[in-house]
Amino acid sequence: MDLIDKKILYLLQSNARMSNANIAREIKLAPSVTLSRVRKLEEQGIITGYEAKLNHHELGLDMLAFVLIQVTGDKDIESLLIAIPGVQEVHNVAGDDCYLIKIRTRNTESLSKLLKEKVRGESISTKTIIVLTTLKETSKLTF
Amino acid sequence: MDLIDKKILYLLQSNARMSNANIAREIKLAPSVTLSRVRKLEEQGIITGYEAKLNHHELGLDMLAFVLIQVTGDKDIESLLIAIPGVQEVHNVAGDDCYLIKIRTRNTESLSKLLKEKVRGESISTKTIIVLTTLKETSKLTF
DNA sequence: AGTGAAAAAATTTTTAC
DNA sequence: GTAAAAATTTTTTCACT
Repeated sequence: MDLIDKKILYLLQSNARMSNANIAREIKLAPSVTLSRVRKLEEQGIITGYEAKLNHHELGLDMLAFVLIQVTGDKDIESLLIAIPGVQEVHNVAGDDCYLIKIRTRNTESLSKLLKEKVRGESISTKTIIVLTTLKETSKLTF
Repeated sequence: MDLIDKKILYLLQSNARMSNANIAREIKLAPSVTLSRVRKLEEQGIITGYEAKLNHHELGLDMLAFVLIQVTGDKDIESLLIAIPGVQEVHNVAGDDCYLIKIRTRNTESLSKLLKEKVRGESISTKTIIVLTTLKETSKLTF
């Protein structure tokens, strides 16, 4: 990983569909070398994938919430949480056997229905944090 | 937005660098029509961008935390939070004038330093949720 | 909104340095 | 490691249904 690789990662984080030729122009290297560097970053697992980002509002998903879920040690809630449509993130967090999930739904009603039907039965307690507005949301890493 | 558009969005969410020719093959339409559909989805703002996903561990960013920040009504902390390197998300959440940020750092030390230097001075209180393990993390939307 | 073909551009592969 | 050239594939445009 040198400075050129870091430049490539920066470019692909900004626009994953940038053509290899354009990346080559930006980093001032031949297209063939550029391509082999990108392939190497993929093979090494430094680049793990490329995702299109969609507009939630346009797709009718206006509700975003984070939910802290407390469970007893013996409950296996993980596979259940992961499988819920709308759940974008599932984290195991420190303290009190807690999970933190990030969930996107159509509205408050669909969120409440989902929590009631799929989560409450498996947990001791849930604490829901409703997002009013999002000011920044990216998976970009600065390093 | 018909079923074909939804299929395109599904494919590009899974692999943003999939070639137009391959998308065309998957949805069984001519490349020219496929391209115009993708362009339309971009122009309509349904596709907002394409991001490469990187391996945090490989880049030395092993720490992930969510921080709830309580501020007084008159403080403008938003632009400050957005500008912090490592802050991937900033949300304004319901209740108690709170912000929720998602932040990635090298270790606990760099997290604590960052909170002390950049956040604490501007806020009434902070509550940090440390992530131990991440079981799911995607921006993919199901609709 | 779709097809198919042709032109332009990009990618992959080979080759040599 | 680098660069250049050839072969292949993809992207893009256009005339037409």
